[in-house]
Amino acid sequence: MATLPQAKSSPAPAAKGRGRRTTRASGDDRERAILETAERLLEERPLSEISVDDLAKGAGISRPTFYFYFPSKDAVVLTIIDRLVADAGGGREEILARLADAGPQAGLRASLENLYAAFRSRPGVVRAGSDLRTTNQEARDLWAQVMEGWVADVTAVIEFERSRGTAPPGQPAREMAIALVQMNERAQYATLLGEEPSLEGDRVLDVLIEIWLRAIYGTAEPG
Amino acid sequence: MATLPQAKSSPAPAAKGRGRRTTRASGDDRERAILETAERLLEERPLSEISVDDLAKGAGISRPTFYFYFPSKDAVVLTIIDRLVADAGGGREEILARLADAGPQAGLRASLENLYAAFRSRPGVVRAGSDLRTTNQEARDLWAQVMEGWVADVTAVIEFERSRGTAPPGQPAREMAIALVQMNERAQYATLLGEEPSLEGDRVLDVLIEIWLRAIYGTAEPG
DNA sequence: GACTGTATCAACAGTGTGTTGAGTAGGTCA
DNA sequence: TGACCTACTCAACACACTGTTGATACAGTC
Repeated sequence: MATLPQAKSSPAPAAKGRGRRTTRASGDDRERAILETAERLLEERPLSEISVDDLAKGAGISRPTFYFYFPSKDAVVLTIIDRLVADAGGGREEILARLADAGPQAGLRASLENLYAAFRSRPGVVRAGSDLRTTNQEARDLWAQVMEGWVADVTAVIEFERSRGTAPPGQPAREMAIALVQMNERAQYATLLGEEPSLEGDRVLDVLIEIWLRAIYGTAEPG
Repeated sequence: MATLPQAKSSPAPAAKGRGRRTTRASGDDRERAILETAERLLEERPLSEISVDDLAKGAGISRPTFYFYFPSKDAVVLTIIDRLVADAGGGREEILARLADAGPQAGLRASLENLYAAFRSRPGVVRAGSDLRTTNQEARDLWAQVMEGWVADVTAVIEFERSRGTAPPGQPAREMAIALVQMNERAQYATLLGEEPSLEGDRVLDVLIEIWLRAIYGTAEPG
């Protein structure tokens, strides 16, 4: 992948006012207990139906004590999402390399599969993150940054393939990339949460990949 | 359009327990005032930052009186959305017909343009509808029904084009349709709300249409 | 002119959030 | 040892919001 322009790939920033107010102590256990309680409850019911008291009770502390560890319910979820996103973005560079080595078909599948796998195991957390975006600016910013990273990667791939002559020209690469990444976001989210209509879990990648390949490598000559 | 199988196209159902508890009276004004207040406020700030009291005040009544007209804040938004969706779906049959007459390129553009136009003027309402889906089952059902209608239409078009031989075979038509419709939903929503990254308002249709045409009519021979 | 249905709201009950202020318990250094 | 700091804890409070009750006013009938 030496030839493929490297997209800016900064790791998630160390969440500013998030975690505890001060640092260090045996209360690390409590903090972990809160996070674990949140993860567990989020697989049971949506964030809007989980109160700070639920999280506190689950961690064996009172509500005011909860506020010693986190400034709000949202902050807990953002901490969880930060980690999930870091996991999902982990293999990004190797993946990008594999994309060039293995060829577009296999490379694309590997990339999207990797991504999908990271979220599939915790649909509740994904839903919570999505919900948060509607009320929380920090959640929007975090997700925007993630999307931007993927868009940059895909843009680079499309431009590279076009410059090699393996992909035909068309709408600007970045714009194609934005639409394709958005399609994946929406389709995979719907599948994960079993929305109706949505693609079946074992079909979603096949379908998305066909659209990606046709959008990038195909030309349309409708007759 | 006689040859194109007609997708089930039921109009939005007459919202059950929504509107007023009982009927008729001069209080129609009040009901309208509440709806107008909601539409106005939603263009200013998100639903989560609008209280029942805001709506009541805006309509010149007290909070309990609000509950005489609507069972909840959500019900107001759902009423607004119902109408918006009815507007957007209005021209559906003519559009389908035009699609077959004008050919895929122009027909598709006309369809998507029509749809986009219906929502463009009230981004606040669109956002509210999207927000509602996270907490409100009725909102989810309503949107699912709308999506299902579009998916059915697009599926029919794809199958028709494939049977005519103008579109090549590929992944099942319905699955392609789902992914494409989801892409539009997400991309247009992002554009409408000015998310980052998103497509510019004057670019979104060009880009989406290219992807639709390539996905439906193109084949991918990467290499 | 008693009756019925529309329309209205003060006052209440309940559930959630985030804050205050008063503490306890352990370590550290004089 | 005891004064002192810092991590940690929570009962009680102050708010903001939702949804309900019960009383009331006011129209139109019959």
